[in-house]
Amino acid sequence: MTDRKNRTRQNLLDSAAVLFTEKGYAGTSVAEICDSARANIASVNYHFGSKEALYRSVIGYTYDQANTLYPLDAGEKMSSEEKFYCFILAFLKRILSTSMTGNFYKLVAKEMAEPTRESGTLINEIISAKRAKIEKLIRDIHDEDIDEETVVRMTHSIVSQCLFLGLNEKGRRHHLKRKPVRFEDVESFARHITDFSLAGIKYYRKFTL
Amino acid sequence: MTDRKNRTRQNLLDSAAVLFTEKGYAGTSVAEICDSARANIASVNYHFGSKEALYRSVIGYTYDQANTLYPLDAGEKMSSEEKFYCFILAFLKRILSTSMTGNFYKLVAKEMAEPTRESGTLINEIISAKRAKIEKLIRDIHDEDIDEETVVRMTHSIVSQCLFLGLNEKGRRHHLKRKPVRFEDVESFARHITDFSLAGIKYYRKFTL
Amino acid sequence: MTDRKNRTRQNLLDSAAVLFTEKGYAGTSVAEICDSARANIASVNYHFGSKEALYRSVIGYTYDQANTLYPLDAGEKMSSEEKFYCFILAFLKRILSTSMTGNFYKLVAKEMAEPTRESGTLINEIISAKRAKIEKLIRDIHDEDIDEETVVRMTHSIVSQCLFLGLNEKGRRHHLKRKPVRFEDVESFARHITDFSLAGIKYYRKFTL
Amino acid sequence: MTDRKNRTRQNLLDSAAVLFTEKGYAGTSVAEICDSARANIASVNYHFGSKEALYRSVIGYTYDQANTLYPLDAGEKMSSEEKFYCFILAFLKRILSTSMTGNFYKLVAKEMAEPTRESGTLINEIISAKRAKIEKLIRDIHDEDIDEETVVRMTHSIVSQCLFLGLNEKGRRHHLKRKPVRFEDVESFARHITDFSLAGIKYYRKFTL
DNA sequence: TATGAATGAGGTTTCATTCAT
DNA sequence: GATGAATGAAACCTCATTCAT
Repeated sequence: MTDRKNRTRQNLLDSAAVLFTEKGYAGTSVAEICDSARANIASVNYHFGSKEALYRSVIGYTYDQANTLYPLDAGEKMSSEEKFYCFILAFLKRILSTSMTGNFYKLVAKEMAEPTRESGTLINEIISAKRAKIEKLIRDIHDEDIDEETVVRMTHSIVSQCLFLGLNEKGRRHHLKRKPVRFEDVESFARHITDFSLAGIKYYRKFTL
Repeated sequence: MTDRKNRTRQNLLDSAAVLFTEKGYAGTSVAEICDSARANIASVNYHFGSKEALYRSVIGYTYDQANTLYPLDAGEKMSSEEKFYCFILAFLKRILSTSMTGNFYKLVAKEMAEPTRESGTLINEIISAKRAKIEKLIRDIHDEDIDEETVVRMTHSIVSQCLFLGLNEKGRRHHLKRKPVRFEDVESFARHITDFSLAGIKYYRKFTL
Repeated sequence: MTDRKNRTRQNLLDSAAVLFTEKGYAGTSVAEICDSARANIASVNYHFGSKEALYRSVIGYTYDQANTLYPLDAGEKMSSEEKFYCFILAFLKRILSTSMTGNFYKLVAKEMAEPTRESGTLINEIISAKRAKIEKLIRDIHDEDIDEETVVRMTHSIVSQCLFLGLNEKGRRHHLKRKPVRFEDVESFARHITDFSLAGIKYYRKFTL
Repeated sequence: MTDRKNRTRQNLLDSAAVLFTEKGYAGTSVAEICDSARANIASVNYHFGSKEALYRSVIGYTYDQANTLYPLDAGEKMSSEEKFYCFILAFLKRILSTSMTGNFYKLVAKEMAEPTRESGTLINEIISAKRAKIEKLIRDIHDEDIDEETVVRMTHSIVSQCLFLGLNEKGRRHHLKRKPVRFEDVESFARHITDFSLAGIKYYRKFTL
């Protein structure tokens, strides 16, 4: 009984995660989600109360999945630069993952392109936490006093290189006629972003010396 | 005559540009656009044929405006690195511009997050052209043989740092509680992206030497 | 359960059958149908998907009713001429019936005057089957070799005398100020068409003898 | 000036005649007519006052054309049966004519299938006159006292064989997959209807003798 | 006089939600 | 507890007509 109930609920969550990721909140209808989940048209409201509430649940659900599958915390014994690489790698894995139903970071990218008031503050907090981590990594690598503004800008440079991949997948297929970056390339791509960005970070040392 | 004649059409274009940029295609209703343009609900279909066609017109219109206001071609006498800076600066000016009604590159970013079949191939072509320009600049700066794949990745790194600002403006306000990068900061931010990226580009020289 | 369940659907079908028959496809609005069925404006799309699909359903529904109420197949033991009369009588009963909600053959006549792409191939098939039956009756009565073209023309003469009554009912009221042929007259009118047409059919015998 | 004015008016009339004949009153839009006539969208109301009034003009215009091109009155010296044949022939020529822009009798058939209140009484009168002619021909041929009701029924049989061809052209193409009766066949088809119907008419003599 | 712009009414359809069982 | 039916609001679009020049 509870099993069945949860199955429908779970199907809705899975279908909605995929559809919201692909077509956005406004572009996805409740009927579509229910069809995809082989559930009754009334089931979204029954299980979640509203489309909005379902969306919020999807945000939380995909975030949990991302955390479970690709934990971001690196080992303690690494050097700063190794930690940086590990962080980028884990971040890219989350973004490029195809095994997750839906994809939290693609939803984040969408939210950045077009915020829905429905997403609430959850995404805010999560992104702020990530930025803080990157800022700390930058300071560790830089190893010198460095002004707040510069760190913010470098964080932007790094975050954008990563999150942009979240937008790109479909957009590229549509607009650029290029193969999107695929999960198989994740390590080599993480290597690129790490090297490219480390060079940039270190560049600023000159001036602050 | 022509002034009066196309007043409504122009108002619709201006209002739609702003609203599509702010709220996306699916999130903006024809009624909203007409209200904002103080035009009759039927006027979109009279002047453009459909909401889709209006959207396409907005894409073309904002692109023309961007080209007129901030031409991307730099002077010939500059060094490669100066040209790179000029390109980034002009690109950022377009992205951060608030004077344009609507903003082509914010629409591009939105399209990347959530393609509408309505945008057709126009955006494809424009973005491809921009990427080609950046690839050429990279090759000029690098000054050595460099493999295709590496150039593509560096182009990604540079494009993403720029275009991400298009997403960020509203997204930041919503999600990050930080002041967005403002047009006043454009030169200093272009400087940052230039320096950060040049360091990255040059980093690859080591290996190819 | 099923009774209640499909009440609205059935009401829509009944109302639509009457209205489409009276005013044609283009001349009938969904709102009108829903008003007449005391149903919500959205119910047509809920139950049938679209106005077009409702129209197709009405075609099928009225056809089924016609078949159920007035089967065309005559007894086996009759003479050819008796069979012919029985066929005409049943055909006229269908056309002149007022008890059916809507009337399949009036819709057929309308479709012939102004085809809607919506009717699809259903009407095609049904009419072809009826013509084939009449052609067979003609050959049985004629009892001699008779060329294809002549049979086709006689079939036209017979079919038109019958189906024309489908157009006439309202048209006559409007244009001719004459009482339409009524269901009460059906036997006597079938007698007329039979006699008139049998004379015509037999007339051709002279030449083929 | 007047020439130009009349040209637009005439173009509208021609285009409307064709479109109303093909697609019916409700199925034809004013914009469509103006496009087809290469005239301004406002020109229908300018020249005719309204779509309704244009329709009435089309009825009158196509009727005049039919009368001019194929006069119905046969020579005086003919026998009754020859007159009958001539009448049917001229009637069919009108119905099957493709040289007329639009076609009065196809509009009549449409009106019978689906009267528009716009057609007024003109069609009524015209059709009544035709029926009267046929009734007279029948009485001449029959040459005996014959009751009113029988004449009416025979008139129906004859009129329907003819006018049904007006419906059939498009309807057949759509629904019957048969070549419609073409203008080239008109004489042979008129011969068929004449012979078929004369046999029917004469059949009634037996009983009234 | 003739026309392109503009309009208001009404068309079909979509959609998230609620109802009744 | 779960569902198919039903709904009201609002979406996009069409259309005959009118307006302003």
